[in-house]
Amino acid sequence: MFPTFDDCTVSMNFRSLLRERLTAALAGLAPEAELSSLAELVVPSQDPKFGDYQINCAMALGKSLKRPPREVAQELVNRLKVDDFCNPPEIAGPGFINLKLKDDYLVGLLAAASGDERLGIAPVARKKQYIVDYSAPNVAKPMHVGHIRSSVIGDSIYRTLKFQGHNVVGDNHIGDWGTQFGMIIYGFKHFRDDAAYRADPVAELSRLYRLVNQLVGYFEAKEELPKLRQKLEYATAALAAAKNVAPAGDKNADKKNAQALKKAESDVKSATEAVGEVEKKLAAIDGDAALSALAAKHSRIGAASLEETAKLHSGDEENLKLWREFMPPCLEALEETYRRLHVTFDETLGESFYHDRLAAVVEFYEQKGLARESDGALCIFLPGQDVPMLIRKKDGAFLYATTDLATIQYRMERWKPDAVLYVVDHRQSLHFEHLFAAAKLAGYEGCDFRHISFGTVLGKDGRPYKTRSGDTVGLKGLLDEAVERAATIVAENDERNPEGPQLSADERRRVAETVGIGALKYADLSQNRTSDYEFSYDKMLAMNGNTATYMQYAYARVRSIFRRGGVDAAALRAKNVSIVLGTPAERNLALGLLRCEEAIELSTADFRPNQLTTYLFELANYYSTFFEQCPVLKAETSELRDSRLMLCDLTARTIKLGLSLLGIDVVEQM
RNA sequence: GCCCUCGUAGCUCAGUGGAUAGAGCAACGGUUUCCUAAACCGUAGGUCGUUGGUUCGAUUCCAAUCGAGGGUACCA
Repeated sequence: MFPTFDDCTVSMNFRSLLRERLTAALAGLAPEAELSSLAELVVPSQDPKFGDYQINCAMALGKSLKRPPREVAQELVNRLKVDDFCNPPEIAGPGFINLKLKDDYLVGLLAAASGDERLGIAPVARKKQYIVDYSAPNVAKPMHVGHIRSSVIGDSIYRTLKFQGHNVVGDNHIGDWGTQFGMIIYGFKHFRDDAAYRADPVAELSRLYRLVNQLVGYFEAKEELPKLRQKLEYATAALAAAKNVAPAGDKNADKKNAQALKKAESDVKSATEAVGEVEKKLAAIDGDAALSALAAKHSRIGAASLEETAKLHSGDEENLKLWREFMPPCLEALEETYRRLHVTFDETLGESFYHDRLAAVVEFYEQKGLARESDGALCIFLPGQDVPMLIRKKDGAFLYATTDLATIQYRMERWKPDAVLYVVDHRQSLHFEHLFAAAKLAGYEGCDFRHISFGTVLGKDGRPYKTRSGDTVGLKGLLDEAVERAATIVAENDERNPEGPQLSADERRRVAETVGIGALKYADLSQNRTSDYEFSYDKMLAMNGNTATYMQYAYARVRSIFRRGGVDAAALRAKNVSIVLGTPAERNLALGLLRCEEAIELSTADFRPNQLTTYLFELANYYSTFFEQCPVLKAETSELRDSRLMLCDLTARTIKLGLSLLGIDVVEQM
């Protein structure tokens, strides 16, 4: 009943299939060297009236062959063999070739997808070994809003690559060995509240960290303030001078003066802000008698904390014992958040894991002549970089660059990866430029090191997202708030149901958790990762627009049909139903379903999960339209009913699969 | 100073060198005896910061420029 397919045509990746056919058609017509770049010019059509796909290479080819593009297009069409799955191609405009896929071909693919666990999506032909480095919180500090993006984007990339059939190692490179631990140890030795520590060790350690950090910051601020004030003074003087410059009458000179004035103004502004910030830090301690007393007693706290870190690193028994005691509860606290977020790792190899390897790494670079001393520090000078990468401080301590080099060495030895992806915010791009260049110097040219950078989460004011008092927003509170708001919405909607409430209190809670967490993750993933984005609970939980909630709702509506109709999806799939694409709504949905593989491919091509969310949003839109226009349970005939049920089932499974690649769950009812 | 990122509708943001640049919100208008209206359909809204260049074709690539943000030697 379905057309039979040879190996080449059993593919829902229309774009790559069309590329193959186009390449064959181009052979002999275009120069060998240009074949692949010309074949790239197969793209989905933007407007349905131009068909499903279009071939755009006739214009370019016409130019190079010095022939009218429409004539070239006609010749291409004559040579192009696509009649097994496309309607006859049409030539339009200057030489566009428009293609429309045959309905019976789509129907055959849908049937095949329905019988497949992977919905017909083929694993990649060439498997690669990937390492994805993501999340990487500091163990000493509670996770905050800044950790969402790395965790969520990294996890999604991990899941998607894995689904494509690659070998992937997800590694959480936690900060468990740095100066923060020295602060905690110092705090524990001097300020601990034993009862609080017994009751909730993580909360107490976090309090100690914040306290020590505040005191250290206080003394730093005290030292900095005169310098900053002087800077402000200079800036103010420079501004006054710039204002006094008389118009030169010369266009270039005036422009220069105007620029100088602007620069002086912004210098004054930033200096004022810097002074204000430092004064605020000082006032917080000076205005508090208890804190002032502590500060007076611990005036060496900065240096002393560093000493505690150094002692830890050099194997001091007491500090090592404390470190071993602190780690498990801290890791468990992280785990709790990851469980809630559904973020997982294969490895959690933190900074401490590489401690023993640092000296050898430094030695390696030194002996190869790749690193040399400068101002007492050991530096790697890289071509084209005016700032060196420091791998050993003048006091002999190692830096995070050192750890990262050791990490590369370890990963190369253990996994021999084809690519290592670092999901880290864009502010560290210089560090990664250095790191990757240094890795190449060490001989790791074959590996594709990539900084998967992302932008900042902003508040409504366009500044990094903070609480009203200016503190960073804790991740746990963020999750709680999202779930709480979701709970309110779930309850409201359930109460409003004309047939009366459908959900038990327990079900409501579970739905709220899934919807709330999903909303938060999706809001992050649906942004182009490179840009900053404005955080908004209302937007992320909206029922309209590109949100997880909208997708989950589409899914729940499908499941509702099966529930109402008493239809067993598995039995339906086994039934050999013939799908009919009688209306545009049905055909659009069908084509959308079959584009999943393309969307996945697009999202891993440049590691941008938002390509996948865009696809899912389109798919859910097609479904909503279908849902409005095409009655399923009350279809005119039982054949049409089954056909539509098949489309519904495939929609639910595709949405579920797509969301799972984003690390987001679905609910049967909401 | 140098380096990086960004600038698209009133707002928040998508956009793969291709035809008439999209979505959501906000505004305006319509749809419910019908499987979840938490929905759907429609109208209006644009100098893709500016100026050049490359190209058959540029929001997309290159250069300059204006504006915003970030980074820039011993924190991570």
